[in-house]
Amino acid sequence: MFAFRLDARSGVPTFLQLVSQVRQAILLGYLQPGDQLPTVRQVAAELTINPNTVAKAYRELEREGLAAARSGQGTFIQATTASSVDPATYARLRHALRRWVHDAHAAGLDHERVAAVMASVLDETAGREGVA
Amino acid sequence: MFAFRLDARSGVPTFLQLVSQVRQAILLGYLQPGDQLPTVRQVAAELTINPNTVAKAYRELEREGLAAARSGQGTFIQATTASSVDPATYARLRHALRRWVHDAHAAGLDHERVAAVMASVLDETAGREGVA
Amino acid sequence: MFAFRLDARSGVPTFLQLVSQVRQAILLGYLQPGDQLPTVRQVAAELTINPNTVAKAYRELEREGLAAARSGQGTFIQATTASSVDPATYARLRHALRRWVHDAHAAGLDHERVAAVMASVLDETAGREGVA
Amino acid sequence: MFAFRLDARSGVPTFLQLVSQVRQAILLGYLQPGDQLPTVRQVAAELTINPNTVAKAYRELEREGLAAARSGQGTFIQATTASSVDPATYARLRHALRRWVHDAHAAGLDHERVAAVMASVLDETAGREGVA
DNA sequence: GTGGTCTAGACCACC
DNA sequence: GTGGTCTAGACCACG
Repeated sequence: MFAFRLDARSGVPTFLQLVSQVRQAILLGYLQPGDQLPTVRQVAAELTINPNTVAKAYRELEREGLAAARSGQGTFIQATTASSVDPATYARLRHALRRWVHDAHAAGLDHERVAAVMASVLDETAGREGVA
Repeated sequence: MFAFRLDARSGVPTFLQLVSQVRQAILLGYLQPGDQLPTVRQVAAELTINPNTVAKAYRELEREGLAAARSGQGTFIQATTASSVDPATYARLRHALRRWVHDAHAAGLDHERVAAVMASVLDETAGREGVA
Repeated sequence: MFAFRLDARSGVPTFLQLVSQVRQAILLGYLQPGDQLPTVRQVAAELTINPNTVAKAYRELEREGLAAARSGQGTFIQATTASSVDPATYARLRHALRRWVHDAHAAGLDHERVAAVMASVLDETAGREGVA
Repeated sequence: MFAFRLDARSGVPTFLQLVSQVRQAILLGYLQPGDQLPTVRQVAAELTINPNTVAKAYRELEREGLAAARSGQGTFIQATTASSVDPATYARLRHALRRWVHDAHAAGLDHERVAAVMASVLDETAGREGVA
């Protein structure tokens, strides 16, 4: 269905990590309008976190208009948030980026350094923190 | 000397943002062993945050062995396992990645989507550190 | 549960006194893995110090891997390299040392001098940790 | 003459460490009335600390009546602070305590644990922190 | 003037 | 209710 992952050491609030992952999956077209998110209880059980925390994340997604809860059925991705980018384009870009990462590793950069370069290039092109 | 930037909306604790930026700058070779970080008071004034918050970030860097405070003098980058990656290599990789970002923008991806693709490709190659 | 005590006159930072006492209790087997430390607020109330000071001590213990905070539950002793010294042995040694202290008092040494002798003998056997 | 040692990691203010060591040496009879302390500059050079810090420690010793500065000559232990405990008694007690430490080591206690037992027994006999 | 400690009190994340 | 973050501001140790 959709798998969440958590990084407890990142210092990022748990519920925000969940929200980000859904938002990102929507942006990349992995989650389509109408797709169902795992239930609060499923997520809570899988990640061994408090259901309230999951509920809070879903509430935030609703607030942003990205998802909608249907009482008694679950939470679903909203129609208004389509990706508008061609999946083939994504595939091409991902492929190219994977090659770049491969290059970087070949040049001796470890995962951390690769992330650092990505973050710094991202920062150049916009005023915001990307890969923190 | 060294410029910090903050993203208040990211939900990432301020002191962690500071820590990440120094860590990243060290990884990329922007900060070398012996370099002085701006003083606690300078950073606090520049970002209009509380000196304690900056101090906390610096303490964390010290804990990680990346920096060392010299009372009355300032805080300095430690001689750690240096970068060991050729600056020219970094330049080449950054250049290539910038071209990729340019491509992605040309294909219609906004900044958020670019970040999302980067994060997801990064996640493929290791189990950690997404765009959170 | 576990009782802290403070010596305001010692010049040792409050949070360090707390840290030392927990560390020492672990070494002596008084605190076992899984034991809960009193909550930040309890300690702060009992010693009439600021909760932040207690939190700082607990964070330091966490940093050393001796304790772990569970948000919303409390702070607990970690399963570390346990004491591995027989309680009976401790009892025997404590008993013998108490006799020595008694002797010293009988010989006219006050508490300060007793502490001074202990500290200097300790210093002989290792280059660190005196009565500072 | 008299050798100071510092433990930078202890968190105890430098000048207090110096004061304690002199106080302790007087208590144990190592420093006798009339004995000269090393000059501020000597100590500062030897420990590579700021002369002001040493001066502050000596000022504190003067304030406590333990030492007195003679302008242009140096700082000397005051007559009023004699030990009143027989050196032979000290020797005997030290010897016994060394045997106890030896025993403890033989029983498997490392230096830290030995210190911990000493500290806890000390604490029993008085309301103050000895070996912190 | 530097970093470090402590207090006081607000607010947040999580159980 | 728990711990965590941040602010504000005082005071100390050190150079």
